[in-house]
Amino acid sequence: MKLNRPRGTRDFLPGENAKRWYAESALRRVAECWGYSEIKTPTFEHVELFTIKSGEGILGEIYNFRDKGDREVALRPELTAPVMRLYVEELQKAPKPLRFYYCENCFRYENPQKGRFREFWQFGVEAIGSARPEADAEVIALAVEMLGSLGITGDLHVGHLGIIRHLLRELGSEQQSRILRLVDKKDDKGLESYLNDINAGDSLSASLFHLVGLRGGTAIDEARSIVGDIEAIAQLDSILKLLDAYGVEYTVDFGIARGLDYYTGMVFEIYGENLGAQNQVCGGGSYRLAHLFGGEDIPSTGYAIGFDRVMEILDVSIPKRLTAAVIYFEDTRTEAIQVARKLRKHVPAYLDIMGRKFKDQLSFASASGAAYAVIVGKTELDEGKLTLKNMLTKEQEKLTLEQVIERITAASQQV
RNA sequence: GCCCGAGUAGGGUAGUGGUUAUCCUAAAGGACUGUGGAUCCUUUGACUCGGGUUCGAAUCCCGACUCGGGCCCCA
Repeated sequence: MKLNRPRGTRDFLPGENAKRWYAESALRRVAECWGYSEIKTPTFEHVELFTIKSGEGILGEIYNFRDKGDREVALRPELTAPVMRLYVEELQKAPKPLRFYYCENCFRYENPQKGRFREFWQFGVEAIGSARPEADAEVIALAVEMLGSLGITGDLHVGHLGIIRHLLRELGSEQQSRILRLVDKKDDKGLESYLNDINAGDSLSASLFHLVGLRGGTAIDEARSIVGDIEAIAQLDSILKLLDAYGVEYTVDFGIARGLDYYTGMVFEIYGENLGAQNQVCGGGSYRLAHLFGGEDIPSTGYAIGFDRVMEILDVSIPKRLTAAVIYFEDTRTEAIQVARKLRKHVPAYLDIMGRKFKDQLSFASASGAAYAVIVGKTELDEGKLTLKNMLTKEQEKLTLEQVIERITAASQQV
């Protein structure tokens, strides 16, 4: 019986993996430059960490199981909750703000399709401790710059849940989240009938539909005309001014609700192109979670980049490192090993492990894309030298080991 | 959970009811003793799985699984 990988998982071969490594490094570099530090959390957590804020309903989308100690645990479906758990557990008294980033695999039991897998990677950022517009703007600007470092210019939409929540303040929190969910889905019909069901009133319905349809340059002023001069609008206004200072282009969009209950203020999403139905490459906002995990209430802002979706639209070719094939004979094996050991301090080098004859070693070097063959033979050794062969030009000459290293390192710096 | 499409050696494919399943490529070995990509030869390797129809199924039917795309969902 032939085994294959579980549904919704992927193998990454060297070519693809190199690309992912490149992209991750680029994102990591930007995050570090902005003063964010990497953290890691466990691959699995107690299942309550994920059900506490979202209810038992999410269990259908989670990989959860009972361990041998009869603990109910789950593979993490996302990283915001684990990071906040880490914060509550270890860092509540640390100087604020805390700036963290992570790049980890997450697991969701969902039907795979384009840009959606059961094991997927999120590159995320959380800024903990500030509710100020400066924090929100910084986080958005960082998201844009991260994607920009990969040559991706997405379509950034920014909204603020404080405004819609203000409009709905008379309603219970149950009803509020139901409405936010419908707004997030852009399900106008469902929203209309739900508003009818709860007797929301014509004026509220009209205001709501007007608000969530607002986009672009005049949206803020129009929102102000609907809900008045409230704090949330002033906050969003400040965020936008800061974004202008960051040189970030955005579209104001009051239709963004995010499917999550815990977002409280600013929310944003970035959409990519050519991604089919799953076109959101980044999403986030400001939220309050710490109190749910037994900590003191603290404001945070963060986002997650859908790393796999970024990889779908990323167009780079990774240059291969120059590699040297050390070619030897039956009677020069030990010398060849010494040569390889020295070469490896400077360039990638490998030896034959298939017991191949000279000619077939060369042939493999060629097939595997080695840039150089370093031939360790009796005739060379007698002169204290090696033969360096350039596999592309087919030129070769006898050189000392030091000269060989010099040649190859010089060449690899040109790549 | 639902809908549509697709599954033939490692990769790419031909085969629409009838001998031993086609071809390309790949891999391993050889022709070739210290100079690679060519050529030739040998070898390896497949009908996704399970039922059904039939004298006979890779082929037709049903189901499952996997893949691709979409819906639902997306904390």
